[in-house]
Amino acid sequence: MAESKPLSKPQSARERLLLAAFGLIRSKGFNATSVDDLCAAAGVTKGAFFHHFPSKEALGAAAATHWAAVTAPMFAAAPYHAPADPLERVLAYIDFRAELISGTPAEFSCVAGTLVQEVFATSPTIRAACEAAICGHAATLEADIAAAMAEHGVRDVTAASLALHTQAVLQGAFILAKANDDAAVARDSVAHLRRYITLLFQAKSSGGS
Amino acid sequence: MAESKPLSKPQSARERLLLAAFGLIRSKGFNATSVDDLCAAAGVTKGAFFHHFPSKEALGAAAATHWAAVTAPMFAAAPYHAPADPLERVLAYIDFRAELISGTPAEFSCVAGTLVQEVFATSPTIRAACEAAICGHAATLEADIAAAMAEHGVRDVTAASLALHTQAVLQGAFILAKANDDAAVARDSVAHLRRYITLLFQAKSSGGS
DNA sequence: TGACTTGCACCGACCGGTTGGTATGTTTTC
DNA sequence: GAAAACATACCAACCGGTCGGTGCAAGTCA
Repeated sequence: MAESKPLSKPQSARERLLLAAFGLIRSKGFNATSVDDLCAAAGVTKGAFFHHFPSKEALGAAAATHWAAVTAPMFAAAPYHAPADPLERVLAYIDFRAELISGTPAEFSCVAGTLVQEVFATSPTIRAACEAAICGHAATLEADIAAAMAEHGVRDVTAASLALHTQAVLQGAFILAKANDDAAVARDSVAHLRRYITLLFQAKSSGGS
Repeated sequence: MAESKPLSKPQSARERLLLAAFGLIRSKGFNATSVDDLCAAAGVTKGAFFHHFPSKEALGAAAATHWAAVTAPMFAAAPYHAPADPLERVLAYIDFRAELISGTPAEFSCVAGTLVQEVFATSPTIRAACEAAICGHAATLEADIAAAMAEHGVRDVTAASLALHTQAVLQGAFILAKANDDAAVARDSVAHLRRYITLLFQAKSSGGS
């Protein structure tokens, strides 16, 4: 359980393959990425690949799971948890996500979202791993959202539904950025999401706490 | 210019290929769809394919363009244009989009959005065609949004930005539906979009017209 | 009218390269 | 010294794309 590895340069071949998969899936997509591509990017031979993964599909599922495992501590350590007010924490999360959107789509887009779009109908295994990654991350927002809802008397929506909606907007923003070859439109959409949550919670908060 | 063709069964090979591409791209994705797959689905031989399209990439770009051409008249004839009030027309559009989300993702998802996610980095041609399809559709909403903004005194956002945001939410909703293998989560996200627009326009309308 | 030409739409066998995957051998680690 | 962690060589299937050819409807000239 304990991650006592020196997680800097000398990773295992398995981890290097997974990390290479992140980059290749985000830029070329899963189907357009060959096993040889993955091996070359990871500096590994084909024999090593099939030693660690029984098939390319298995790597895809492992990549989605590993994506969740890698991003979870990053979000857990992010500064948006600092504010005392739960609503401010939610808004800080959205601001944090907006800050992450810079550079090329291959740098800020979501591995799980990209992956599931390609294989949802052909690989139930990968699809399930992507669902776990996306919904698992959304679930980390529910407590703050629920607390903010209780404090502001918001009842029209559920915390789970709003948490999933934030992920929908982010995923959609990534697609817009890819289509327009411009990160600004993605940040614009996230700004709309922020405005929605602000309006949603201020509409009911006239009575105050 | 005049479409005097009997547009029922006997389509041209080119159109059958484009229609087959819609179905295959939405279910398997573009890269996972082979030229032989397209030919088989369209009931056409490989010779016919390369007679009408110089390459598979050219078909991808043509599919995005044709997708816009096919959906545009469908949206133009849809009943959401009926209300006299521009804000009601915008909300009716969103309700209309929510109604379209039923069945499997392969039935309601967007060809251009799926396509651009796979090839935005590898095919500038297809990417541009998808951008035109998505932004072109968003542009059809701008007039109603701008009219509603003027009527309700909304100034925080631009009509173009809000129009694009509606597309971002829809695209993101499709991804969520694919990940969860459930159309309901997509409709939920569209409901949040509707609530956002309602809140956005009622917040400033205290002064009336 | 009828033989001849022309050009578009379409056919399907074929090609070289790439694909995911395997079989077997070698090195490293405990 | 055994097992895990690689490396190398190889394969059959499949991929996008090519190419010589066919059917056929519309000129066209006598």
